[in-house]
Amino acid sequence: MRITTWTEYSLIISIHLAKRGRRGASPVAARELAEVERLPADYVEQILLRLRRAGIVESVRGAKGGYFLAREPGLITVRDVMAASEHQTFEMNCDTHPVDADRCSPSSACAIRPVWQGLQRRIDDFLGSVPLTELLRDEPGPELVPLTSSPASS
Amino acid sequence: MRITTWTEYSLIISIHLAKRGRRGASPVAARELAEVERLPADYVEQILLRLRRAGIVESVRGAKGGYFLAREPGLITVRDVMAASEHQTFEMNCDTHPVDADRCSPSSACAIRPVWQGLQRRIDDFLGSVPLTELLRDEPGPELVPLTSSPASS
DNA sequence: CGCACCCCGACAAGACTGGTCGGAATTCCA
DNA sequence: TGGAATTCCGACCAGTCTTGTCGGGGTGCG
Repeated sequence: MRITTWTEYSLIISIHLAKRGRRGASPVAARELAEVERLPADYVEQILLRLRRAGIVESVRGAKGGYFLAREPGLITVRDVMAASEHQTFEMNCDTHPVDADRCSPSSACAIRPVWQGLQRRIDDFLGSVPLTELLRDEPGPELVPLTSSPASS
Repeated sequence: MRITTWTEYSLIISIHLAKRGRRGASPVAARELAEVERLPADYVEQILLRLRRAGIVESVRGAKGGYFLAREPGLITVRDVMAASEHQTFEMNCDTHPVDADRCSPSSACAIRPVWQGLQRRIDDFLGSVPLTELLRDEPGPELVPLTSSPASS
């Protein structure tokens, strides 16, 4: 299980846009953003397309056009960005890659499904709790504080 | 982000073995297990191979041979099974698919890495908290109890 | 000895990832 | 009015991963 470059690049792009001014300031061209962040330009364009369709960023067409965040960075979470760039955060096998029609039908008593549901909830809760603002101060990031090893008792 | 059939089948297989007796009982042949669970036989064999190498199951060769769980089902977690079948639970991009040597070097101050580290910990904690025994009683599964929506404050 | 079974590497079709390309539409500016 | 800059968008493509299959070799029971 891993994060693809879709999400990784989307985050880099979103953070970049969060740093460059807000709505008022001039929009950032995809090309320029890609150069500064040293990412493949054409790919960045594709990604911005997805982010726009998901409502994470907005765009201005024509010369002097470009992109900017659609909302305040504090109101956009990593979960939002990931859900925009991939089609979801955590894909539920039972729905999209069912092992077996019988076994995976929502009515059947599958012993495994609750595990994936629980996992999905954990992932969404966590990613949904990290706003972009959390990523603007470079070093610390979200809770690398003590937090030794509580036994996952929720 | 999703779970592959490697893990899904591994769980089905592990649960099956947990239900069929323990060390004392006669081992279960891969072929038979595959038939009962309606999984592709050759594939099941591949998976059992991985599970054995990871120490989740043990095997008996020759006629009347087969597989059985290496440990008590209570001592094997979903995390163990997933780590055995895929090579890890959650792959850290920074290590295996670095965006950029500079950006992703462990010494550089990457704003994103802590998010993935936090996510990894959440995933491992949760999956590590679900033993196979939890999956033997079919219906309920792990905590589909109330648990409405605590704001991911760990 | 023969059968049942595990062991193991190679192969392969299809999907997904990580991009690239070419061109159309829109807007600014001289 | 005519570029030039820029977004918009679908098509394409190479490489990797997923999901298996196949064939043969080892091993032990009867």
